[in-house]
Amino acid sequence: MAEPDKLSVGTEHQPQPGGIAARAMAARVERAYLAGLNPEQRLAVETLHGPVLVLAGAGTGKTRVLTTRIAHILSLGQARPAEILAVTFTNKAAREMKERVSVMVGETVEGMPWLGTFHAIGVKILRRHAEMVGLKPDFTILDTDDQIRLLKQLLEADNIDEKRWPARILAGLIDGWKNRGLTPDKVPAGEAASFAAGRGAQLYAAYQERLKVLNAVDFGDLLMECIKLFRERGEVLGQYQQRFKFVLVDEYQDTNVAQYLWLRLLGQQGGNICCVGDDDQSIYGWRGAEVDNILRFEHDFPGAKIVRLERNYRSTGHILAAASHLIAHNEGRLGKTLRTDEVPGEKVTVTGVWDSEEEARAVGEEIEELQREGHALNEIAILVRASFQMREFEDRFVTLGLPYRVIGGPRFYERAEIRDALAYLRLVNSPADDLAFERIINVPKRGLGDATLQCLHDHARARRIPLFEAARIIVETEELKAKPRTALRDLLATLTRWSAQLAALPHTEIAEMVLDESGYTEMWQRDRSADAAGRLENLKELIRSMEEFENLQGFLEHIALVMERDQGEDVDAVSIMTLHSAKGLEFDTVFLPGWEEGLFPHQRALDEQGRAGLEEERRLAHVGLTRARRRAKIFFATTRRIRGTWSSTAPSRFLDELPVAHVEVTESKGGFAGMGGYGGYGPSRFDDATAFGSNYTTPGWQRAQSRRDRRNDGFDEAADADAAAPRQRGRADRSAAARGREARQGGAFRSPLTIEGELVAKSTGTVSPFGRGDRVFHQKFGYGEVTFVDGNKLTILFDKAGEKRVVDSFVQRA
DNA sequence: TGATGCTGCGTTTTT
DNA sequence: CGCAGCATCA
Repeated sequence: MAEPDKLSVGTEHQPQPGGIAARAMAARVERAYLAGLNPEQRLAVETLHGPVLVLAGAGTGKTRVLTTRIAHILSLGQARPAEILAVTFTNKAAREMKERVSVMVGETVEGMPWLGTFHAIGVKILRRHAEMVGLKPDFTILDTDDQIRLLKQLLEADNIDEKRWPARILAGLIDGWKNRGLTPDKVPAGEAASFAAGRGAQLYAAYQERLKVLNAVDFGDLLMECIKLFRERGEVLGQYQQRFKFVLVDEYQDTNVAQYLWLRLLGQQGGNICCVGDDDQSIYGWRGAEVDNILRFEHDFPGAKIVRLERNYRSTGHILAAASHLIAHNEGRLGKTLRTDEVPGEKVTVTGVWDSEEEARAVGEEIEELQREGHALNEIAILVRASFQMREFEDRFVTLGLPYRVIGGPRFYERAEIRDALAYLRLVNSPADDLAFERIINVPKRGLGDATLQCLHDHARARRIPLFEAARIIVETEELKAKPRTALRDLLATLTRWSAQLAALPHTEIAEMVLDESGYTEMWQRDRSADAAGRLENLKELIRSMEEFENLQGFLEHIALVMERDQGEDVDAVSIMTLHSAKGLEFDTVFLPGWEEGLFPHQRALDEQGRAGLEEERRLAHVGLTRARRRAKIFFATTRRIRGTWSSTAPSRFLDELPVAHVEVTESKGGFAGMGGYGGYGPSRFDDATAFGSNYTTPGWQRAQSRRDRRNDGFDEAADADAAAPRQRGRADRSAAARGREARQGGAFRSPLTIEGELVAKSTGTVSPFGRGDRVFHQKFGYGEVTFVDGNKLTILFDKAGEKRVVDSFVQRA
């Protein structure tokens, strides 16, 4: 094995690195990065040759091993950065790895061109050899929405009843086939028959053909077309096999069949492939991940070494014991025993509550208590099984004025406004982009509806020309009525004008011009719904992100894969997310609500996947618990409203699978009694209120910060940034002890009101600046009317969201 | 083209 | 029960 004896190893492969001094330095650097590793990690890092599977339990330093391994390869001179293929699933993971490697290796090493997501690397390869698979190098990448629209057209053309056979189901099937590496001719007959009376595979084939005509690929194709390329063009495959001296794979348990095939093709030759994963964290079976890939590793890569990382550096003893004991109930696993040197710490708590409302209240209470003890909200997370559970928490936190952020939801580039904007830009860049053309032809509304589009389609199809070309012709005829004809002519002229400017102006300016002159920005400016402001902000963000690219072309080539919305972690707030999106994260305190049969494990997982489903749910529970560093708090409700009707629920079987010695069953602090239930807390909290002085760590200050940041979107931040300093805290004029908490909240919230500028003076008083009948705007609920004022708490009847009680600093005048 | 009413559905999500 | 997506009507 390559012990730190790099001289002998190095001289073989490496171009002479320099004199003795350089080597001495390299040796010192190397010692530094290897020093902190435990023996297993070190083994995983230093076993460079041959296939290696690193079974890395939660919190055992998986990313560290991967990044150190790269650093090691580089510093031994075994490969140059461009000769290492390192794949991840998410852009985030790729980014983090890049950062950590560059920190370790030093800034002198140029970036690693082949470190990225499966898809990003797939695109890169595909663009180089596009012609070989029937594409042009500037092919577009379709998102799910485009995909479905395309399939809709195919179904229509085939006279298939779209209600019986929805396009999105077909899209799902095709995705699934691609995940499994199946081309249309390889789809099992039974499955192909299941859609549209046996026409499934035929539609899949038609779809692929259509994609080629449009010079487009979907996400699945990024891998499928690569595989096809590698299989058909041995010389191309050979070229890459030779290039990649080392292959590293993150989250191997999440790979699907296509990814596996892709990896095997690329990694076979050199055989230096290192996969890191944890079968106990495989939670994406439902979207094609094959746990089998990891279970079969030794078989697939003969001579593989397996390294287990079992030392957990994240969680305290009780938490780790609970998680380990729980996951031991799974049968289909390779098996690991996590251990820690940490103190036992706090036991995992299990709290029964009456319903979801009480659950949210109890969690809110505990968070406020943690907050009072000085814990940062950033270190607290609520992990739910299904996103509908989030609402209750959001409602409660809005009422409390407790800052939170929801992680997940639609991705940045999936948002309508971003896709619209991109469609405009795509069209300016290449007028033949029919999907883009269709998308924006009537956005904003210009009176070009279905009839016009139909007409364009007919012409385009008949003459086999793009819609844009068809439009040019039609505008010169009498076919369309005067109004749409003029509108269409205008649109064409504008598009042409923009395209003409492409060479002359910087691409960001083009983008601004396009969004402005198309009336698109204006459309959202006029929109009065709650999220319009956010959409405009997203558009700005889009243009900002364009600056990183050289030109429009370059931007468009990458954007579909790289765009991510940043989550603003600079604000101190509780995170709310699903268990799935929590994978890979960690928090001091983790709340795990909703541990009830039917919800968690989810009924559907049980019904549809049987024991495999149950095991995946259990892995999800394991993921949830292992996110916690110091506190894991589980809740279950006795009653839950499911689809409108209340039903009583049984505690999750997972609760019975927790080890009694490491769990503490607690009473709900919210209390079953409902309204009066704050009993024990009122007075002490009230007293505490005065303790919240004006230092910068108080909840109030943090909320002011969060408030300020949230507004940081083109209103008037400069003026009020300073004014948002903590001004006045807890008010002592509330006599009811039970109200103490609210009073404190109110006081804490006073300061952000200065944002309104003219309210600086008033804002220090106890009376809300809002009155009955005021029209207000709220970030989440949109527009509404104040119906009742109680100090700083407003009851507002929202136009869309109904009646809510909200702390006044969360709203502004409409 | 917008508004209204009806039907159907209701877990998790990256690229 | 509540919402989204669709169809139909004014």
